[in-house]
Amino acid sequence: MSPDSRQQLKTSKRYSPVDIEPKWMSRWLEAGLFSPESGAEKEAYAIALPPPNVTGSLHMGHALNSSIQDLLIRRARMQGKNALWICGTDHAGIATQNQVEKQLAAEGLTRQQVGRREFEKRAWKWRDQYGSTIINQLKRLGCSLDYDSERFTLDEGYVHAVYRVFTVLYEKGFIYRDEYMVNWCTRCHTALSDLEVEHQECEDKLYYLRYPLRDEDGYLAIATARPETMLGDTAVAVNPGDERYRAFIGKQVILPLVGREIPVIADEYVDVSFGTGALKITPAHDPNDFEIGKKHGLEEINVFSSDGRINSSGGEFAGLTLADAREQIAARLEQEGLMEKVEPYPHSVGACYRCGTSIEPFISLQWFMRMDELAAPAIRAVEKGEIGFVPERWKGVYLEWMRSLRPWCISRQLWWGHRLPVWYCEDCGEIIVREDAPSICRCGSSELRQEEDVLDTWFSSALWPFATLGWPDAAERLETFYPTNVLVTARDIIFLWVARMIMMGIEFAGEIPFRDVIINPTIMARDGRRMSKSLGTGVDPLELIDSYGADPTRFGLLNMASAQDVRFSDERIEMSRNFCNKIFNAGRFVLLGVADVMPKQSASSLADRWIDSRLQAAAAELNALLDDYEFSEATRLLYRFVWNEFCDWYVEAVKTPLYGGDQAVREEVSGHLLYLMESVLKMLHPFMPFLTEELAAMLPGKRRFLINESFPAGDGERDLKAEADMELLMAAVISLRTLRNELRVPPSRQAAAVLVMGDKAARRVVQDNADLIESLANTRLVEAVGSENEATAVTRPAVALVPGGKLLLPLEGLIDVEAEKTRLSGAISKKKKELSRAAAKLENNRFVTMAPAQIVEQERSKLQQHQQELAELVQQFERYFGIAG
RNA sequence: GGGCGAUUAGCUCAGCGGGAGAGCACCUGCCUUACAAGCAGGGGGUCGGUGGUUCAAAUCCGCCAUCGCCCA
Repeated sequence: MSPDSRQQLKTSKRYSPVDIEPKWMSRWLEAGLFSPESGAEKEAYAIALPPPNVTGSLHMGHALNSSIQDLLIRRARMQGKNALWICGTDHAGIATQNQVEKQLAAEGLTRQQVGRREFEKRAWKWRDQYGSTIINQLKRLGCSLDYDSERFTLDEGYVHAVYRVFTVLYEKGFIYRDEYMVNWCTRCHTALSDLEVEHQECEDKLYYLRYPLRDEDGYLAIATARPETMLGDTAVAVNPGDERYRAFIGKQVILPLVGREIPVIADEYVDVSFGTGALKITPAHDPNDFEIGKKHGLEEINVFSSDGRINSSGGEFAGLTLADAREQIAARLEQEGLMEKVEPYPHSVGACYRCGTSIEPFISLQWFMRMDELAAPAIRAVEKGEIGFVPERWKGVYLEWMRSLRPWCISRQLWWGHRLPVWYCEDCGEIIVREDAPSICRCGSSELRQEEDVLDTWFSSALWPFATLGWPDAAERLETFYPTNVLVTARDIIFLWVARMIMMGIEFAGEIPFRDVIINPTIMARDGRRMSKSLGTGVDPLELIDSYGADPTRFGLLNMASAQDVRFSDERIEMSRNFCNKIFNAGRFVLLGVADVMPKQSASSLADRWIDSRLQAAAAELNALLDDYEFSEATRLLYRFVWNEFCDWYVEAVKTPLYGGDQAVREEVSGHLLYLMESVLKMLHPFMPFLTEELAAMLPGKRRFLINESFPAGDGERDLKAEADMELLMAAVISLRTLRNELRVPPSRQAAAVLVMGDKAARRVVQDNADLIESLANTRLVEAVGSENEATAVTRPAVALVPGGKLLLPLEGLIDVEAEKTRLSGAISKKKKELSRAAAKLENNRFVTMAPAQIVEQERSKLQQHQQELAELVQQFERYFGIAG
């Protein structure tokens, strides 16, 4: 360590992330540590980052799941694997287009005015300018992505993959063009897939309209939430089993305001209990009506235009927005006496997932993809466990959705995206689907026009795990890293993305794209609901990084990453910040306190052997937890080991030998301390890369980056004897401290104690380590004896129990007698309760006969111990205070 | 309407068949030469309700209640 950093370390008592974090990312990048080795013999380990939306910025979900991925990838790297974390963004068709249109609007322009070519230019410019925002934010979090090979779904190579897939699927007949009802966003002017429609509960109205009969007096009343669609009604349907309407079937009614004669038809679909039991049928504007219309051969009259207004088929209402039309039509019907009533009607309404505008069911010519054939192997892969979901319950969610797939509308009426590789011949009408642009049609015409539509962004994202590795060309990366190991993502894109990647991966890369799918929990807002921009309940991870640092943010998020959704709490980040501070200060203690030696494992004292064994246990458990993706549990384990074992006990235990004045001892302890510190930093590194790298850099000896050090495997020997002996000492220390506290012995007063232990070996351990007890309990251990009779010079002692014996602490002159009385009677009643619980169990004959022998035996020894301890306590009480109560 | 999940200390959450845990908050005492973002000690819970399975239930099963998420 340089004198400079030594001086700096000396003066900074608090861990300050801003002083250490910024420099490390650039050093790592300069050293090229995040790129895999090509042609390496090592085992490959790959994760494909779920490509964030290029318009996006880091939100809590990204931060959590990137922390998880970085943890996994950094550990794999430290385990000596050839690790690749694939980096990149997706082009986010609608979102990006919206951004660019917003920019144009600021200049008073529309995309139609500037034209497609210019629009695309501007979109690329936008991407170049803002597209790296989120990637830079990932750097701030410390993510060790392979930034050098960043991919984008509109890269040349990527487009090549998309076109190949499209062409093949078209040739197989999976992709086709059809005029069908789709979800239409009237603001984005595009079709959307079913998954891109978000349903929201809203308080609406149910209108009861009267449709007069043509040939007789009277009318048929129908109920609808959307009266404006009546302009396109082509029938009224009733349930054939509904007695109320049987006589009406086959008759004609007059459509109010329009005057069209429409039939009353019978269909089982009609729910007799909804509204009046009679249903208006608008095949062009309702998906269910669309089906009924097809079945009954009804005309589809489209009365809306693509921008959400009434079109010329709407007669006098033409040009009105749908909302205005609803109002005016309702008013007109009211005037004409055809509005029976209006009721409140809560129901759910679809909205565009990008802009929130209400979705209109709309018939149009679109491209679709049939899913059944692709789904079958993707279902099998998960059923057979080739791909596992973590937590496992998501498997069911995936399977259920996969088994009920409907054709996927893959075309979008946008200008930003993969324009379909489809050309139409203006002369013969031939449809040509090719990866590269054809120049001439079969008919000889060169009048070819490329399809205007682009593909759903999710279509291209579905190729991510293999398209980023160089598919469809022969590629070394693909060979090496496909299939990837895990995918870490949020549950809301299991269908949108995960399922589709599995289908595409199997179909095109010939293998599943990943082995495990980790569905990270959702971090809810403090109110227990999803974070919401509009409610202002969101928490910005970058603000967390700013105020707490990246390491505490990561560790805090990982601490929240259990199987359940969790409310965000600052306390967890604070806990992590405090933990980082603890580590920082432990680092200071070691770095500033040790002799000038190299790290070296040596275990001469009990405390040394104990901590070595505990280190092995912790490392082994840590690896097991990480293998099982138990991230939250892993953070807890590290916290406990580092804080409650290493810092609280080992570091404290080592102070006496370290500063005791014996140079040889000092050097040995120093070497071991450095070794332990180094091991701890390695274990922590994937969780908190910055702080650990910073501290590791100050350890003596020339070293590579911590990133490349080996992750502790925990495969060393445990020393269970040392663990047991140390536990005994710790129990004695705790008992003494408790006793001192409860009896209000001032800290300044060093008490003298006697340990009474029947077991010779245990007594020996205590005797050999008396100095440890003395320093940790601020007590002078007078002697350790086999029985109380052997104890000398202890008058009127207070007594505390320790495993296998008791502690005597002289009362006189030191102790508040009343406090001792209270303490003892408390201890007695507590012990009595414990005793009677064990006794009751053993008195139960069925327990004794039915329970495993081991459990019964355990209970027996408990009972025995309780009896003995109770006797001790009672004896003690009686000695001072007479008969115990 | 269907499905999934949750309900454990004042708060946020672990534990998921054999003696109720953590962090924060709270109480007591400490500026003990790594750390007051700290140290030592302590109080606090019929584990949502109710039935059942079991020698044994916070833990497994049923029902109910409340909340949340997803799908239609």
